[in-house]
Formats: sequence, structure tokens, C-alpha cells
Amino acid sequence: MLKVYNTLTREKEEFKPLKKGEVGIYVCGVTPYNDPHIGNARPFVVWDVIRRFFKKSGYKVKYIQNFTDVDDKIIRKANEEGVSWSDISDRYIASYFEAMDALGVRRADIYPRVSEHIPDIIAMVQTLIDKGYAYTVDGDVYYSVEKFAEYGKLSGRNLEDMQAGARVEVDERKQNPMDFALWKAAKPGEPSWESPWGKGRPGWHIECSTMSLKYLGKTFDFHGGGSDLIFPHHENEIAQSQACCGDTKSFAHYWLHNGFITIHEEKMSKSKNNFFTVQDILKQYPGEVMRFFILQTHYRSPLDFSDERLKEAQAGLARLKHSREYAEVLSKRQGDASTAQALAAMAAQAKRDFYAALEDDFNTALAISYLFALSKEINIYSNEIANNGLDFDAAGFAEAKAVYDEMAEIIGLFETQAAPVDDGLVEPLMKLIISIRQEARQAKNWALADKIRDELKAAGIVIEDSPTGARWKKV
RNA sequence: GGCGACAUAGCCAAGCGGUAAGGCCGGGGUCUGCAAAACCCCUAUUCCCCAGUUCGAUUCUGGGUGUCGCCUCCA
Repeated sequence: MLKVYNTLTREKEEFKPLKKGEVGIYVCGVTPYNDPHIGNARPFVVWDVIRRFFKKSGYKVKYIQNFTDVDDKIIRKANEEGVSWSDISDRYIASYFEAMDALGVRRADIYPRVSEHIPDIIAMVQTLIDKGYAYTVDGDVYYSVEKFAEYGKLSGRNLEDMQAGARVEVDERKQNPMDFALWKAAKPGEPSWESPWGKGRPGWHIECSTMSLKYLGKTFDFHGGGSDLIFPHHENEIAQSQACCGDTKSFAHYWLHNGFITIHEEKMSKSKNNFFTVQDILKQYPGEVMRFFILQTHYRSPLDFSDERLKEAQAGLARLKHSREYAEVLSKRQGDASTAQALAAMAAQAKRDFYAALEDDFNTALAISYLFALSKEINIYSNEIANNGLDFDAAGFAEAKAVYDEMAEIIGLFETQAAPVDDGLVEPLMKLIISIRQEARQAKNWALADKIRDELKAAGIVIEDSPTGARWKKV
């Protein structure tokens, strides 16, 4: 039984799909005005796993993720650079996909953009006006929060408290300081579209209501995003969507919010200028390491970013990879002893535990621990075979590997292949050097063998001997 | 000021009423001509503090202390 923590009720609830065997997911995407930093990437990595989990569990998944490509910051950046707003959004959407590809995040089913849904947005705003939830002022359209009785239900606030502590400068034209813009009248130098209220552009929030309605319907299963979107963004989406549909039970059933990635315990954010972009980190670590780093912590917890943490993730991931290689090799060798029955049983148990962990509010950290548990079991058997001549059971290893791969696939590991950096010359040269050294070793000429190894090391190449021959790698 | 989250070994991190998963680091060993790599084993009588509820609490309740977040653009 799948249980999920719902921000709306502040409880873990049993997940009941709207339609049996199907799940609809809307995750708030990015405003493309910058390269994504690792904090931005977190929700997409998390949801990528959730989606893989649902698919593996037999659900038909519809996963929508928007791009807010009409926005103040995009416009500002475009004006700074003297290019069009769409040049900026196109550039950073491409950057976003580049980062997601590196992290092994599979594509959503649809990536709707604000700029391609202006008529839908206008229609929704008009409906809100018609129903009395919105009013126009000088070409702007505002949502009247007082008209929506349940305003604040997601974020656990009420209008009185918010007004008491409001730090925003009050726009005197608003009926209530908390009213927010559905449509903004055009200003010089801004992109704009014709509307019943004059030229203008959509406010923030309305696009998600409109596009989720269009692609997932009035009611759907999951809505996700970072915790910072709970208020005002998701609160406002609820107000818009439920007012529009006239049904306070409509819209998303389960609201999932991920915690922040921090640096020195402080939220990573563009405004604090304490962020690391995915692309920057990729210069030091493979995307897979970042992904593993993110998933080793439960999605709702804060996650402190540092080089140290990434190094740890890399070491742990390397351990998992080694075991997979063992299982792979042994599953293909000849061997029909049934010594690995315990291994197969262990694998079956690991698989059950793994799924149970994910069914408990997508506890990837716990799930990954079962990957390590199976890894250890595989290593023990491999050692018995290598060191004690135990007969082995290829079928047992094949079974363990199948389970191992299934778990890894949901977490999204082992998918990226290291790009060979060979220029066509290094490989044959190294082969030659290694074979010369091997001859020296066979002649017990340790002085020469060690000299070759030491000098290569000084040149940045490490030689590692093994029963099946020497390996080399750049440091 | 309002609302909320979190505090578990050297570091990271699960668990959230039945007696502390996992990873990293460190220590010991196996393998190796020597190394390296890899693997195996070991590493918290104890879960921020103080009360309370309970046969029993890291887990629940109350009160502290500390850290972080939202209330303004933010994943």
C-alpha cells in the first residue's frame, strides 16, 4: 500500500488513484532565465524516481511539467542583453534539458509553455471574472482572495495573520493587499497579447491552473514542487482552479513538496548567490553522482550540499557499481552449482524491502540501503568463489543481478556510460607498455616493473594489477 | 510579529511506541612479488535538555534550548 505525505492535510495518507491503474502528475517546472542549479534540479530528480516507481508498479502515468516562459526576470534579462524574451527562454530551456539529461531525468510527457497557452489563460481569467472572483483595474486583473473562503488552506494561514505581518508595499488599487495578479497590463518593452482587458500578459500562478486543467482535467492525483512554492504559488493555484471549477474538492488530491538544498545550512538560491549550477558540478562529478547524492536523503528533508557530500556519494556509488560488475561477470560464467540459493532468497527479500521503502512516502534513502544490502551479499559470494574456490551458481547470480538492476533502474543508476576519452593513440600505447611490464613481471624483474608503474603514476596514470591482467586509469 | 519543519555515532542518514538500517571516514584482516584496487570484519547501552503518559519512548504529550524555512522572486 502506497502512502504519501500530503502537504494539504499534513499527514501521510494512503494513495488512492483517481482512476484505477492511472496516475496524473503535475510538477511546477522552472522559469527559464538561468542555468539550473542543483537545488532547482532536486524536485525533478525526485519526481523522476516517483514516476519510474509508478510505471514499474504497472500504472499508466501522465506527467506534465510546465515552463513559465513569460516572466519578469526573463524580460529583464532579455532587455539587458538586447535580445527577445523568447531567445532567453529558449536558451535556458535548452540548458535545463541538458542538465536533466546529465542527471538521468527522463522527459515528462508534455512540457507546456505559458506563451503557447495565452488563449486558454485568457479564457480562465474571464471565467474567474464572470464568477465574481476577479476584478479589473486599469487593464490589470486581480484575484480577490476574500471571495475564496478556503484561501490559505494549503499553507496553513489565514488572511488576518498574513496582513498583520505583511511586508509588501500595498498596491492601493487592490481590494485586499493579498490579492494577486491574474493578468498584467502591458508596459513598454514587454511582450504582450491582446485580451478583453487590453494588451497584457499573464500573472504568475494562472498558467499552472490553466495548463494542469487542460492536460490533466479538473481533478488529478499529484501536484509537486519545492517547499517554497507552497505559498503563494500553490495556494493561489488552488484558489484559481477551485473557484473556476466551483468545486473545493477539485484540483490536485495530493500535494508533495520537497525540501531545499542548502549550503552551510542555508537555502541555496539565486538571490543569495550561493548556488552551484548542475553544469558547474558536472565538471567535477558525473551527473549520476549528483543524482545519487540527492536520492540518499528523503525528499522532504533539507539536504546540505558540499564537495565532501558529493565525494561520499561517489564512493558509495562506486561500491554499488563494483558489485554489479561481479554479478554480471559471474552470471555469465559456467557454473551450475546451487550454492547461491541464499543469494537468490536474499535478493527476493531485498526487492520486497525496496518496494516497501518506496511505498512509504517514496523513501529513496531507505530503498537505497537495500541496494547496499544486496551488494554486500553479492560481494560475499564473489569472494567465496574467488578466494575459497566455492562452486558458483550462475543462475543465482543472474537472479540477483536482475533484482539489482530492477532496483537500480527505479533509482536511475548505472544508466550513463562514461564517454571514452581516448584519442586513438593512448589505448594501443598503454597496451604496449602494460605488456612490456607484464613480461618484466614474469621474469621477476620487479625493479623494472615497479619503475614503469612509478613513472606512469608520476605522469598521472595508475596501474592496477589483477589476476585477469593489469588495468590502468587516469587520476 | 504570524505559520511551519528539524535536532540520531567523527561526518551524512533511515527509523517514529518494543529495545538503534545503510553510506562515508577510521581501525583490523583477505588477496598481491610489493603495491594499488576490491572485498570481509569492527566502530552509538544510545537518539539536544527537562518533566509527564506507558509494563516499555529516539519514537507520544507539555516545557525549554538550538538550527532552518515560508510570510517578497525562488525548486
